[in-house]
Amino acid sequence: MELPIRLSKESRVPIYHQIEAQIKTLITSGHLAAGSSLPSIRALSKDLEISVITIRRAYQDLEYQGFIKTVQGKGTFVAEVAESMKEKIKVSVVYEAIANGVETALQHEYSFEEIEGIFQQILSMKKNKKKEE
Amino acid sequence: MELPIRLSKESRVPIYHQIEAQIKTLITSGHLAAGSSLPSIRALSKDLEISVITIRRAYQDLEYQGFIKTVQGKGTFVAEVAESMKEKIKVSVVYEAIANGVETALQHEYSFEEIEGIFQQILSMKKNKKKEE
DNA sequence: TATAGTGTGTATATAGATATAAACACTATT
DNA sequence: AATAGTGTTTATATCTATATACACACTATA
Repeated sequence: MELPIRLSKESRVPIYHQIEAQIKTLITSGHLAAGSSLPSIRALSKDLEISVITIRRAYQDLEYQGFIKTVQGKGTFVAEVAESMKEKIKVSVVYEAIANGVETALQHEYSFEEIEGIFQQILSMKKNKKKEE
Repeated sequence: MELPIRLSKESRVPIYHQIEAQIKTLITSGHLAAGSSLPSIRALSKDLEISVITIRRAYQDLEYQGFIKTVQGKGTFVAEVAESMKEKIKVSVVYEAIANGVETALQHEYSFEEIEGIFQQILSMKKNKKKEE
């Protein structure tokens, strides 16, 4: 299965960390069920045009954190993660991302009304995009 | 003058880049006027508890991008930047930050109503914080 | 007007994190 | 046993952050 992962080469966040975060999102959001197999490090490497080593680094970290299991010679699989844990991570990640946006706007001296306006603008744009699908 | 800069050691974004981004924000948001002097690299180094070299790296990058001017033996000063340019950068940074928050929520399968709810919750929290000041 | 002192930015060398390629080892299937 | 799939290990290059030593510019004062 091809994972919907988007990397930003311009970002200063390490690639292995971007991959980690996005796979974690796929698991906590329920897009990847426990037991299902992840792409091999070579397959994902080819798909994302990133070296095998970097993919492996991301998988290693995810395994250490308990999100996946790797078996030599067989492949890599999504681990069993308690639903409560998934929910906890999900909420904190989303909350933090939105709060960061608001905080950034405040630092740039935008008023609460202006922030609300920009937010609604972005939201309606996303709604339209979703309709097109 | 002491700059209101907050660094995150946990973040995967390089420190010099965090410093760059925040000083850029202070300039484009109007908190730092053209011609005013920035803290010396040693003063900022001591303030942020970061090595002199890393501060210098950030200042170098900002100078290359035209936001500041450094003069050996004298110090570092905010450069003249066209108001239109400041506005342009400001808008794109803020817009991107808020859009990122919305996008993250969508990736986690939150509905538009839920996203709106979280946003309002964060906004009202920030409003209360501002009142306290 | 020398000059010592303090403040400024600059250059070189080193340790750790990040990303890569190539060679190795295990597993399943033929 | 051969082979095509998987993950693993080793070695190398670049980026990030640091410490240390240096050179330049102003200011007070002898």
